[in-house]
Amino acid sequence: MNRTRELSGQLSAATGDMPTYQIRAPTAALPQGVVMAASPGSLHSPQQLAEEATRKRELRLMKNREAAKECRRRKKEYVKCLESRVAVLEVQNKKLIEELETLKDICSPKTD
DNA sequence: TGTAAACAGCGTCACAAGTT
DNA sequence: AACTTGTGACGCTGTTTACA
Repeated sequence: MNRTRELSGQLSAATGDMPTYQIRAPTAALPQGVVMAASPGSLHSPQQLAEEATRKRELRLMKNREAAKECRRRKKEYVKCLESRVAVLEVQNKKLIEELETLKDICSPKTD
């Protein structure tokens, strides 16, 4: 995959082009004039919207943290599994080679 | 014993694919 | 179309190892 990732996600925090879940600053620190994504109907004040966005972001980060842990756990397990399969196949291969050598010995015509 | 290099684990971001 | 999930990539930090 070709990912042209910015040096760091954090760097773009001030550019205003981030999805809501990436808003970095807590509510109180939001720069003046920053408006959350299209307000859904005017049910909430800007303050409430900011709090909601922060809450969503934190939830998302928490879930993703757990997802990443689980993903790594599964990957490790998978690699372990592959490694033990390799070990089994190596033993099997060794045995087959030995068996082949034995059979060759038996079948080959003897000189003297 | 200090230290640089290698390694492992973690949190986060970006993105594709799947779901609602 | 918006939301969710899984995962590769990146950067950071702490630990281990080899070496002067």
